[in-house]
Amino acid sequence: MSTKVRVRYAPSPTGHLHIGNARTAIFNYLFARHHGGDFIIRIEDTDVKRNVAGGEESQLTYLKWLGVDWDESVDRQGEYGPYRQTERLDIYRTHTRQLLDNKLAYRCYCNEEELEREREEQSERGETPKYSGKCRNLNAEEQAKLEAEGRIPSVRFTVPQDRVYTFHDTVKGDISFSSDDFGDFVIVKKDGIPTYNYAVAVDDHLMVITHVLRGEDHITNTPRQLMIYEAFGWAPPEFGHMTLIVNDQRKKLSKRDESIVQFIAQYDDLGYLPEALFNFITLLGWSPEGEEEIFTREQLIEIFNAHRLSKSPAVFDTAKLSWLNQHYMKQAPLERVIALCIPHLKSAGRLPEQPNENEIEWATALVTLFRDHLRFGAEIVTLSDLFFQEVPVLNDEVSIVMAEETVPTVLSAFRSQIEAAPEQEFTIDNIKGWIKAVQVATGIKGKGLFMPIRVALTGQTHGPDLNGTIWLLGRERVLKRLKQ
RNA sequence: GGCCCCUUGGUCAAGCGGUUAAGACACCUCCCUUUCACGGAGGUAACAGGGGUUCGAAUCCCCUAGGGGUCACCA
Repeated sequence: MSTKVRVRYAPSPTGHLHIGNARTAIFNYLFARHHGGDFIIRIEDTDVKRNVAGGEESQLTYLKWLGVDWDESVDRQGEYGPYRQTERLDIYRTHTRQLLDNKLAYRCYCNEEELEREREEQSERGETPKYSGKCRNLNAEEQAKLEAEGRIPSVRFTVPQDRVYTFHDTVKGDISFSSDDFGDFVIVKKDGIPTYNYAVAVDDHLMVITHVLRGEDHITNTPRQLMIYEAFGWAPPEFGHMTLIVNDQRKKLSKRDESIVQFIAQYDDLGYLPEALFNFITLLGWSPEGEEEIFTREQLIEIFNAHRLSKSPAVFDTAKLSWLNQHYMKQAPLERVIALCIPHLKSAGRLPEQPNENEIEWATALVTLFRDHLRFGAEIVTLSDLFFQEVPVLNDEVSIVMAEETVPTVLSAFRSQIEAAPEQEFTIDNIKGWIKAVQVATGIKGKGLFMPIRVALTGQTHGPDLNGTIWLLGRERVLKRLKQ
């Protein structure tokens, strides 16, 4: 009988859910669901200083928003809890004692300054900084003396010498490291809290994690974790290291990088659809078989295969995300698109906080007009600028259109049509008829007919359906702009 | 710098010894549309370089170059 697949996503609650973390979570989720296994979320909060209030909640909130659900976590207890590392301190303590007793770890009394100096000296000599092992063979007497000086120890893992650690990476194939490239690393900090590499190995084993899918930046952590598994006599899980998502400079996405929207919360704010984002993230460093790229969550669960994870980094392509989101928006019911746009119309001051029936009707007409242009909700604001700018923008393209000698003829004929009809007859159908009448009267049709009107009213050569635009602009504004 | 990983069009990518080297985004053209979009049909564009192995290499091996990751009592 094969063991049940159990995978985890292990965020540190240091901020909002980031696009890279979301991808790690999604791939682990898809892997678990595809294999009918469990998906666990473990909170890695061992860096107490960096934890931020609300970080944990935000992670879970936006995972849910994306459509990811889990079997065990802080809000959904399973039999392997607790799921917050700072609540597992006793567990680590027991294990550390075992390591210490077996001489597989030792107390280190070096302080920060001493270690810093050591690293500097090594760098100056052109060596790779690595702990010297100074405290490795301290006897009880020496330790007592250092403690009497008031020194507080950390615990270091005794790295075996002259060993090669090899593992088969699901994504990259066989990878080996020489143990001699690693110094004895700290597993328990002076404050008694374990470090990442140690806590991860202990927890992954105790939580019966079978597969670890994580970012490539963790490759060099793997041998350290392997050493810990070995020290305890545990069988390690399978590892797979996914490529990083990079910016257009091909650098690892930095959270300070302003050029790309990186937090899931921001996409929610901008009026993106979660299923579009889910689908898009899935295509970042992974590809399905065949030519189709648009999939529902259920379909992705069905077809996900970790062996199709890419080996080379993926540039975050904002244009493709826009296209995909637009695709999903075109399929979404109109009410949903309107709901995505309304908050932005409000914050732009184009709709009151408590709109009345007429204002809702107006907003509905506006969104309907731009339905096929919208790439995400917030875009309704820039797209609808033409209804709010008093003076239409002029550029070269526009000037060329307006230089045609038939332009004044068309515009004045159109104006006469509108002026001849009272306010209540200003409807989309009538507007259509008036334009037709201008065509009949002047003999001008097509581009020569529509473009001058469009440009005179919007200042742009591109835009939504003209009849609807004119109607939304309203009789008064149309007449005013035609006079200019 | 040491160690590790990566390298197919502008971008994402398929390909896993024999293909006219898919597809998607972007871009361009045309069609539809009395304008604009949407939609549809086409098009431009790639195996980093050099050695091998092989009848045959984008695919296997080696070297070079370039890029990235990592070298914390951060995760």
